[in-house]
Amino acid sequence: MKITIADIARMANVSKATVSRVINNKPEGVSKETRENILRIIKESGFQPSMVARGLVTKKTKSIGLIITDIANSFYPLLVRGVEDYANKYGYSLFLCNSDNNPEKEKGYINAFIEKSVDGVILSSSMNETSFHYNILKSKNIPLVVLDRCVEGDQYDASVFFDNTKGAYIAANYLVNRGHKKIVFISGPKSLIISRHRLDGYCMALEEKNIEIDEDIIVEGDFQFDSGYNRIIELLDKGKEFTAIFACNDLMAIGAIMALKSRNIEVPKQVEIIGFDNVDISRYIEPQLSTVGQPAYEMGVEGAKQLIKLIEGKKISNKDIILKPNLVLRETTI
Amino acid sequence: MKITIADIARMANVSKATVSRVINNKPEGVSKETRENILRIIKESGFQPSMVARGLVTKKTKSIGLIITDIANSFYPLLVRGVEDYANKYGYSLFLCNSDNNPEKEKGYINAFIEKSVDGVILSSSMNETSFHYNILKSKNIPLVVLDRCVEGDQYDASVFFDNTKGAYIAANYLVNRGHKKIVFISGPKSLIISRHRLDGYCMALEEKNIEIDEDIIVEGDFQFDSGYNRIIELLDKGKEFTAIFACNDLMAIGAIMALKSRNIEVPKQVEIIGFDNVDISRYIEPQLSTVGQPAYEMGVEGAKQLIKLIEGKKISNKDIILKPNLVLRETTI
DNA sequence: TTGAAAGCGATACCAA
DNA sequence: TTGGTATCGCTTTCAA
Repeated sequence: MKITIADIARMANVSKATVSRVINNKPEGVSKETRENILRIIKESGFQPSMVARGLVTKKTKSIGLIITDIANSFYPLLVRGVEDYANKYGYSLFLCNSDNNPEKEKGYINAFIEKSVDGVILSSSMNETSFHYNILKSKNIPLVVLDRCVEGDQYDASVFFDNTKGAYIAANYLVNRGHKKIVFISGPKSLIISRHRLDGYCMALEEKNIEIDEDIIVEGDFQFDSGYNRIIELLDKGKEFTAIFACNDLMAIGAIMALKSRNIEVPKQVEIIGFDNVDISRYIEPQLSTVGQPAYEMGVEGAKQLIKLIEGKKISNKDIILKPNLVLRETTI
Repeated sequence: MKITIADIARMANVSKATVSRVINNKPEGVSKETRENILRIIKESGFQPSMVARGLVTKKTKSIGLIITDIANSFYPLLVRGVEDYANKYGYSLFLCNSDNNPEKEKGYINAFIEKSVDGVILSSSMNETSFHYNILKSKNIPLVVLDRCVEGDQYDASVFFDNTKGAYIAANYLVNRGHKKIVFISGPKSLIISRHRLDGYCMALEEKNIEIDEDIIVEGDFQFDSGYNRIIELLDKGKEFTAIFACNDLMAIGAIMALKSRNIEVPKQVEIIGFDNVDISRYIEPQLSTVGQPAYEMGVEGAKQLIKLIEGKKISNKDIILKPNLVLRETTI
């Protein structure tokens, strides 16, 4: 039998209203003695107020929804950790969902969030367009923070982005400054905005030094190990020449390393490589991967911070937070 | 303005009860026309029933709580994915929490789950003892499924375990059959039950072949990369002889490989190594790590399956599911 | 400082 | 096939 506020009220010989004041820490409206007495009874009885009953009247559930594409994708665990840590600190629970880049699934999750009356949602969308979600959430007064991906003119209440263009730029720039002229670019799926941004950064760095952009060594992967491996094997088989590789994520970079190794090409002596993400694995492979660090944990924290401000009606100083990349030089570069 | 069941009732010229019947798909009690009419109005108005109001009366929230130690720990993402996939299929949302092996944090999360009236909880506990949680959850009628870790005599409604003893046994047995007599055992924290189980498996394999157990080469790590690295360096510095290593997780095994490499000891030619977990990384390092596969995704799925059966009052055929290990032989063994 | 009562948005029982 | 109404556990006026 669950024990309710009415039970506590009866046991303490007061009204429900008084008990309510106590469990909500209302400073006034209840004498010291009654408060202490009620507190004691609550403790002894192990009473815990029901958030669902409370939620029905306050319209707050102290829970937030987070949609990512796939927690098994190495970039996300830290991001999720960042969100969870911050949310927990402020008393919020986190609903976690994996969209698998499937817009239908994503919509389903947004609907579930609405039905469950989450206080806010954080979305690392698989769609390049969040206006649809924004509008439906808006109509229910649920704030939306988008992470990581987006397009100009998109709609949301706040965002945390990573400066992808700059990230690619500093990597390519490093390579260019080392004297490389033939730098393979292994892109993510071209349909993604971030892929375009990173390509921009790559091109910027080359153009700055008047290096011709060779379309033949700009190839498309899918962020998986195998695509990095295969693209490099293909280039090698076609006899394309190159002395450096910039891959749009670490997994593809590692695939590239393996491809090179299988052809007895030495890294970094013959080919230098830089990846993107700074995933855990990159420290454990050999040679250790140089990469562009994406502060995933920080992104999670900042996202949660933005969202909770929005939920609690506080002003957010800047709607769009842009996180800076950092180049982590290890052993695949000289 | 949120639209409620009362609004729909008014618009359809029926009572709330009728609308309720429709949104809950009650087969009888409403004529075809009224049903269709109500459905149409619901669609047009974009009405979505509030789970919190519903939860107040039904005592079901269609959400479950999951506590793991740390999502950033490479074993968990797949586990979580398994839970989420299965839960989602049955309409449940998942609260994710990271306990960091901190019993106080764990209790805090359990309390939050109770306040939020989750329908059930899945726990991969940091404590070797779940009775405390079990009792408090029991009193609120919330089923508990424990994963991965436990001790005999512990209390829970169902469990999914991995046969750790057998896992360690098949690894050690493989090594023993290859002729090794000096096999280093890198344990996890000794305070953990799984560490003891794995040590048991290791000892069983050696004893079966009458190989003496040398306490000097049984060392304790903390599941982190560095501990694997350091323990091996220490053994090397002490001049201990060994020809194989069995590490209680992949990260420590990889640390061991790196330690060996730093001393120019060849793997697997001079020392063979087997890890535990079959984490993603193990395929990307060189040489690729041989390891004992823990079916993390399957564990998540089975856990969710057990829990949902419990929640929905279905009989569970066996309270304790034991998942079998599989030896994944790659390049650190011959 | 305290209490009585209305109301949040659904479900569910009992009548009609 | 329908509707009226009590109810779930809490918050929140308003009055005492």
